[in-house]
Order: sequence, then structure tokens, then C-alpha cells
Amino acid sequence: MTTQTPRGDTRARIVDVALELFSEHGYEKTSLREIADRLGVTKAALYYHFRTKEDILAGIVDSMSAPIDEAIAWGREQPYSPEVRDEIVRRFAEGMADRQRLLRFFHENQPTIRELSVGTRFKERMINLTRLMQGPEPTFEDRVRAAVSLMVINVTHFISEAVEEEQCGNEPVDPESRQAVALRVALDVAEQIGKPAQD
Amino acid sequence: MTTQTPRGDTRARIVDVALELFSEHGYEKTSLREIADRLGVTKAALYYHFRTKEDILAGIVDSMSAPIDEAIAWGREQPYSPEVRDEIVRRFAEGMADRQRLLRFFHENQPTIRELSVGTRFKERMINLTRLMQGPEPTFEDRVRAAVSLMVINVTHFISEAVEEEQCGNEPVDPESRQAVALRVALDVAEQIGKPAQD
Amino acid sequence: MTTQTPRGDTRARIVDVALELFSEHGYEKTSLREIADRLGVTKAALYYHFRTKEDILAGIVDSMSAPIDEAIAWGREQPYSPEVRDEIVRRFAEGMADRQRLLRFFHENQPTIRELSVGTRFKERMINLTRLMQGPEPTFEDRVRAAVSLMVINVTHFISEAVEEEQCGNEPVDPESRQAVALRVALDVAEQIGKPAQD
Amino acid sequence: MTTQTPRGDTRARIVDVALELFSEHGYEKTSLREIADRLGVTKAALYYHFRTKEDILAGIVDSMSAPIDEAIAWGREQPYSPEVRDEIVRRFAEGMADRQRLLRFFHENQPTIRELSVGTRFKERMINLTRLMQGPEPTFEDRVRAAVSLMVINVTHFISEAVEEEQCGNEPVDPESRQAVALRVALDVAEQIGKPAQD
DNA sequence: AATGAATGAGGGTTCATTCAT
DNA sequence: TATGAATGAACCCTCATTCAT
Repeated sequence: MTTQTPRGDTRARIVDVALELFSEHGYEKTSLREIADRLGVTKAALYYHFRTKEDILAGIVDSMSAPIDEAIAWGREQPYSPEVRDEIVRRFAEGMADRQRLLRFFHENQPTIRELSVGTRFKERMINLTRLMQGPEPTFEDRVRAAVSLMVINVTHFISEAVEEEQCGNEPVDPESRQAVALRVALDVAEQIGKPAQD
Repeated sequence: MTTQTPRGDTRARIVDVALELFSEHGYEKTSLREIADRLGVTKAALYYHFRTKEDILAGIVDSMSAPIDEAIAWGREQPYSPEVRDEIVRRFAEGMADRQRLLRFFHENQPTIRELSVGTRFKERMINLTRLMQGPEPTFEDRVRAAVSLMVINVTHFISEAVEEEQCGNEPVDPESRQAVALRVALDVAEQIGKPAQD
Repeated sequence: MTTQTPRGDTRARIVDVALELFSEHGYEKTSLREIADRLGVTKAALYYHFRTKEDILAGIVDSMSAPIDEAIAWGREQPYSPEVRDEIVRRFAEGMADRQRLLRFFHENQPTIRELSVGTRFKERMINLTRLMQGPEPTFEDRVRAAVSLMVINVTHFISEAVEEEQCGNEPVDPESRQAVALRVALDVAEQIGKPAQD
Repeated sequence: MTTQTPRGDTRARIVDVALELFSEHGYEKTSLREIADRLGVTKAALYYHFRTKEDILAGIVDSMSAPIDEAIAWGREQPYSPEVRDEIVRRFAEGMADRQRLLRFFHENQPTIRELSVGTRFKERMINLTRLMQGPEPTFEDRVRAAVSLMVINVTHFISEAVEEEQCGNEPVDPESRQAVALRVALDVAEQIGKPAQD
């Protein structure tokens, strides 16, 4: 008597599977047939829920927007200070913690994303975030550091995955300390923002 | 009797144009027709010089190997020290300086590269480099930092491009100081390697 | 308790909208989704009222049959004479006056109609009409003229539309005189029927 | 030893077969697969010769332009007179004589053609022709008659085909007299151009 | 009287690749 | 050292249609 398709939430399942495949094989190399097959439906079924392949991607991205927007909103209400700057990094890191697959996807599919309109929207969000991390009159280096700092959060996650895979007689690393490392490195990068170049 | 195409080195021109297009639109979305068109030859001509599309990519990657291999070779002959570690970062940065397009390509086409055998070879090289940056008994954090440090070099280059694009009435930033910033950030990240976690 | 859709006559509204779209974009290029959308219902709703797409078309055609059948019926009871012939043309023209969209559709979708069984029925009707326009022993030219005459009625309507669109600072032409022109031209063509070829 | 594909003129053969199928089943209902199949090649082969399905159609249409353009060119050099008007009709009729399939296609696929850019070009040509058929200060009726006259040429051809098919114990009609009838009818319609409305 | 979800068939198009010349 | 012609597989997408509710 139980339904075979685990609920009417096909739309959500599509987004799920799509993200999984997109992040694994890339957006271009993932065909709608693969997505449909893995879901046990027809390609045409996807088109009942999404107007276009790009639309599926947009659906994915939207599911990531919330935490970033919240971080931006919070940041806008604070006066600038190094503590606020660090807090933004922290909030960003936290917000992204359970969205690693999406982050990987974003990082590894830039050429696609860049040309796909959804990319512009994401980019703008990131730029806004970085602006809140910079002091009143940021130098070029300040701005680069802000951007790199956030990106380090992203990158570190899957770098540490790779590091773990590499011959590891060691103990498996728990997710929290992985995140802690990411945060530490990101804050390192952010720390020099606003300080005079000591070159 | 003079050659009709500027030089007979069509092969090199193919690699050139291919890299340009691959890095701009991505490997998957770049068709051989586009490459051929921009070169003013036929698709079939490409097949005279390369056996497959993947082969072109291999050609590209090979042209990047040298400086990394040299850095590895150099590093292997030095006993480990923080100075050596920094020097490796420096050499890597320098070697990559005029290969930014390739770096971008590598970064932005991971899903493709991962599945393309040429990726494995590149990854191994990078791992070797990072190993030389780590002390004798690296912690997990040490290893992550080493990897992130190198990746920061890559990432910073095109992050700063983006930062420049963003509205700035300021002076255009010259390539050297761009590289200097990249290096500084990378060294920041590397600096804590080997130090006890002060969390 | 009032009906939610203006009237319960959805069926008629479907035929209406369908004809509008069929005549504008053609039968093949008009999808059931477009029809449904414009009506504010679902595709599936159409299937409550019609068994197939072709059925909708049949519905359309049927709504046009009456005046032609009447003209035929009338013609059959008259003995042939040039006056009767002209009267048939007149009645046909009048009957079609408020069915221009349908005429256009018929004219411009012949390949479809030809293969759709509804086409045969319509064609037969037209042939019957032309027969009544021909004298007792029609020559080939007589028969052609009869057919062309009727077709001129159809064609003229949307030709004159096109002519109006074409740049003319002149007064907009009222429908009646448009019809008058159509009729005049059609009668011109019919006039020579039965006369010896004066070639 | 003879080549199986009857020559390297694939491009021309495509146009040929395409026109045949387009005019028989309509543009929309004719799939590239059908065209390819009948030619004994792959769909992809069509794309070597034409960029698009629409392009095939454009190829077809271009092959019809010449005689019309010539008629226009000739007409432009003559001062207007009823004789010139009739001569234009004659030249048009002659030019179209061996292009009946194309004419049929044009007539029966208006909805498609209208939206296909190639339609605009054709329409302009026809308008130009009709302008040459009108006197200096044409009334609305004059302009309609000019347009109808030309269209009668087109229509008559396949009307008379239909008339022949219809039960014909009679002798088969030879093409020349068919054309003669068409011309006669068209000239009938044109004759009243410029005369005061005798309504 | 109508909908939501899905399907199967087919559409036009693009691609990497081949091969005789 | 290249090209012209072609292919086979796959792609994204659309459509008419169905059926349980």
C-alpha cells in the first residue's frame, strides 16, 4: 500500500539528484537522461517540474541563497570593525557547512555558471559580502583578501577531502575539525585587512 | 614558396587557441569546430595533429608541467625548513605567473579533468609539491594549509581580476603587484605550518 | 454558486480559441498547451471535451458547414442559369463573411487538412458547390473558373487585409466594401463560364 | 564502378527532396529524418550542407527568386500602361510555370512562412510586382485586384489539378492549356484595374 | 468538470570522429 | 598537410496523450 515513489516530492528529489550528478560529473556532462534514470522517471517528467535544464540549476542555487543573504543582512546593520569582519566569515562558513556539494559545484563549474545568469546573481551576493568585510577605504589588497578569505572557506572543504583520501593511515578527520581548519585559514587571510602594507 | 600559414607550427597554434577557448567557455562547451574556425582550418585538420579532443588537452597540460616539476626537483634536494617551504611557494607562484589561463582552466574544469586521466597526473604533482611544504610529521591542518596555500596562488590571480573589474575609479593594478599580493596571501596561509595548534 | 468560468460552455470557448491560434500560427505549430493556457485551464481539460487534437479541428470545421450546405441545398432546387450561378457565389460570399478566420485557416493549412479526413469532407462540399455553378456540359475551363471563383472569395479577404497593412495614409477600408470587392472579383471570374472560348 | 550516390550534388538533391516533401506534407510535418531517409543519408549529413531546417527552406525559396526579380526589373523600366500590366502578369505566369510545386508550398504553408523571415522577403517581392501593375493613383480595389490577379495564377495551377482528378472521363488536359486558362483568368481580374468603379 | 503528474515518441541540433582524396 | 563529406550517438526539448484523483 505504500507508494513506490517515496512521496509527491518529485521536484525536490530532482534537485537533489541533479546536484549530486552536477557536482560529480559537471553540469555539461550530466545529461537529463542520467538524472531521470536515477530517479526512475522519464526525461519528460523533469520537464513537468522545470522548464529547462538551466532551471533545475537555478532551483539548486536558490536553495543556497538564504544563508548568504542572511549574512549580508546582518552585516549591513553592524558598523564596521575587525570583529564584525571575522563574524561575517564565521557566519558564511557556518551557512555553507552543510552545502558543500553545492559549493564544490559552484567552484568547479565556473565556465558554465559564468554564462548562465544564475552566476551573475551569485557573484553579486559574494561581492556584497566581501564589501562588508572591508574597512572604510579598502586598498586593492584589502579587497583581494576579503574575496580570497571567503573562497578559502569553499576551497578548503574539498581540499581537505582530498587530503584525507591521500594515504591516510591516520585517524579519519571529523567534520567539525575540518570546518574549524577551514575557518582558521580563512581568518588568517582576513586578518591583515585594513593593516598598512608591511611589504 | 613561403608558408601560407604564418608558421608551420600549427600544432602549437592549436594548443594555444584551444587553451584560450577551454579556459573561457570550459572544455565541454568548447567544440572542435570553434577551435578550427578560429584557426581558419577544418576540424579534420585538428585530427592530423591530435588523435582526440582529450589529446589536445593533454598537450596543453604537458606545456605546464615543466615549472612544477622543476620546483619539485629543487625541493627534493633541500632539507625541510620554513624557508624552503616558503621558497617552494615562491617558485610555484613564479612558475605559474605566465600560465594564468591554464591555472584558471584547471580550477574551473575540475569535473572534466578529474575523469580525464590527465587530471590524475596533475593532482599527483600537486600532492608532491605540498608534501615538500610540510614538516616531518605533519598534522592534518598542516597538510590542508600546504594545499590551500598553493591553491590560493591560483585563485588569487583571477579573483583579483574580478576585483579590478568591479567598479574602481582607482588606478589599474599592474601584474607584478597582483602577483605580489597573491604571494603574500599564500605565505600567510603557509606560515602556520608546523606550529602547534594554538586554538 | 455562480459559475466560475464565465459560462459553462467551455467546449465552445475551446473551439474559439483553437481556431484563433490555428489560423494564426497554423495547426501543427499550435500546441494544446497554448490553447489551454489562453483559456486558463489545463491541457487535460481539453481532453474532457475532445478526444484528440484532430477532434477539435473537426469541431471547428463543423461549425462552418451549415452555410455551405444551405447554399448547396438552395442551388440544387434551381435550374441552372447564369443568375443562379452568380447567386451561388453571392450566397457563398455572404455565408463566409463572418467566418474569415476559418477560411484563412483552411487555405493556409492545406497539407494538414488534406491528410486529416475532415479535409475530404470539406473538399466534397466545395466540389458540389462548383458543380452547381457550371452549366450542363462544362468545359475544363468552365470548371476551373467555377472553382477559382469561389477561392477568390476566400483569398480576397486576407489579401485585402495585407493591402491595407501596406503603407496607406488613406482611409481605413470598411468590411462591407472589402466584401463587395471580393464579390465583384469573384463574379468577374465566374462571368465567362459557359461562354465559348474566345481565345 | 558507378558511384552509388548519383554525384557530389548532395546539396541540390536535398533541396529537391525537401521541396517535394514540404509541399506534400507541409513544412512542419516533414521531419529531417524523412528527408534524410529518402536520400539515403543521415540527418547529420543535412547539417553539413545547411545550418538549419529553415535554411533548407531558404535554399528552396532562393531558387525561385530569379524569375520574379526579372519581372520586377523589367517592369520598372516601362512606363505604366495596361499592356505593361498584362505583360507583367504574363511574365509572372511564365516564370512560375515550372515551379508549381514551390508555389503550392508557398500557398499552403503560409502560417509557417509568415513567421520564417523568408516569408517577408517573398511578400515584399510580390508587393513590388503588384505595384507595377497598378496605375498612378490606384484605388483600394485596384490594389486588391492586382494582388488577386497574381495569386490567381498560383491558385489556378493546383485547382485545375484537383479538377482533373475529379471524375474525368474526359481527355487529360495538357499543361500548356492549363497555363493558358490560368493566364486568362488572371488577366480577367487585372482588366478592371484603373477603370472607374462601375458599382 | 477538471487537474497534477507522468509518459513515449519524436523533433531539430550538435558533437567528436572517420576516411577517401 | 590538410579538406570535404559523412556518420552515429547523444543532447535538450516539445508534444499529444493518459489516468488516477
